Amino acid sequence: MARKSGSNGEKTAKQLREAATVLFAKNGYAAVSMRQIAREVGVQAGALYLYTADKQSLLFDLLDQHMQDLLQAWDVRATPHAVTPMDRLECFVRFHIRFHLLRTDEVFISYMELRNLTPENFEVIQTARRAYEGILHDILSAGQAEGTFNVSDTKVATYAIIAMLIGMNTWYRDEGRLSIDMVEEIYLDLVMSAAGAKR
Amino acid sequence: MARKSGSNGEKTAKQLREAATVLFAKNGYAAVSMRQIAREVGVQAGALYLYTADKQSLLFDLLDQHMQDLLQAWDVRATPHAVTPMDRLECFVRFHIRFHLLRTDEVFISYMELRNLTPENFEVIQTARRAYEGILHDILSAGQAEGTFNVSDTKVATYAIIAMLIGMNTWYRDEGRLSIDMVEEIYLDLVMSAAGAKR
DNA sequence: GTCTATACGTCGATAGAC
DNA sequence: GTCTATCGACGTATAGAC
Repeated sequence: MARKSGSNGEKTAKQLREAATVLFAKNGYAAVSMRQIAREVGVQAGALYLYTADKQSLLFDLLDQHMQDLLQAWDVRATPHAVTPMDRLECFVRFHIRFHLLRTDEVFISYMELRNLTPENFEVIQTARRAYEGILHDILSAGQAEGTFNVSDTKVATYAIIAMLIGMNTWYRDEGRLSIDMVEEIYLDLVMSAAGAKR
Repeated sequence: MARKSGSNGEKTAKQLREAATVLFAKNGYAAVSMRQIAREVGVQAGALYLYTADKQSLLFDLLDQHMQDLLQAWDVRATPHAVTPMDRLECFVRFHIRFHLLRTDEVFISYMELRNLTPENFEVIQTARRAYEGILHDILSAGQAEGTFNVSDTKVATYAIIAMLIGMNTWYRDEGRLSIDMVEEIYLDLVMSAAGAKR
């Protein structure tokens, strides 16, 4: 597909998403202006409206894309349903950590900016989030049923484990004391213990 | 101390803090205007500046008060240093849950609005937060040293357990399936397991 | 202590030139 | 595809009347 000479649209669209992601993560949706984003992209504010209907759509698209990426990546990565709950839990934890540590900004926005979505947009993201929680809840329930795990409430355990894993994003730094590999092992231990896994 | 007739200062000051807490928690600091807060309080926007130097001070005072309340409440509640790490951990978890479920708005703001603090104000809150994390870290370290607990990294375990506990605030509802007492027991199990407590 | 009025900046979003 | 210019609304904060 030939590109018009002087046209820069695809590149600008990508830059817009990236600049918005970084700025929203750093300063918060409400505190970031379209002019700020435009400055980062290197265009004037008006030009942004060629790529997004409005500021709200910009936020929603970022969150929606992130959740779709997450669920799709899991579908690809998930081990076949035949394996044990223990193996599935290990797979989930490792997947979660790898995926989330590579997208710190997106994860941050996805948890901080939910309240800045319109009710309709919020519902869409909420549904995706519940689907993700459902993955973990299914694993815990299966393990609980067969006696591999031991938690007093699978729903609460699901929330607790997700919160624990998401919390990693608030302190992990690439240049810090721990490598991703080490973090993965540490959290795997914590999650397995919390789930009461008989290993 | 006699109150001037027509004067309403103390009441307004209190209403200001309460309205700001609710609105900041619901819509976010950046998205809430002084006019909105004033409307909630029942005064004009200009009158708020009798009680706060500016919007930033208002946010900081709320967070600072919350952290001071938290640390002071722990000092009162904390069991004497002689007891076992296991007992201390149980005490900490029960304390955390009770304290945090009674102040959902303050907790929410304290975690969501850190980035809207000026660097100087941020440092103050960060120090208080680290002090709170330090309480848990001390308990875990002590238990780890004497073999009661079993975690692969006490620092990460501290972060993970705090995240898990804080996460409770995002889903707990008074009118929900679980009573505070039940939540307390469920999280106690989860934390003890995560810490690898030999019970 | 609270009001009204307002200074002054910035916001999101659009119109029309190039 | 991007620019400049602009609209109308709203933001924080202050001044001065009562």
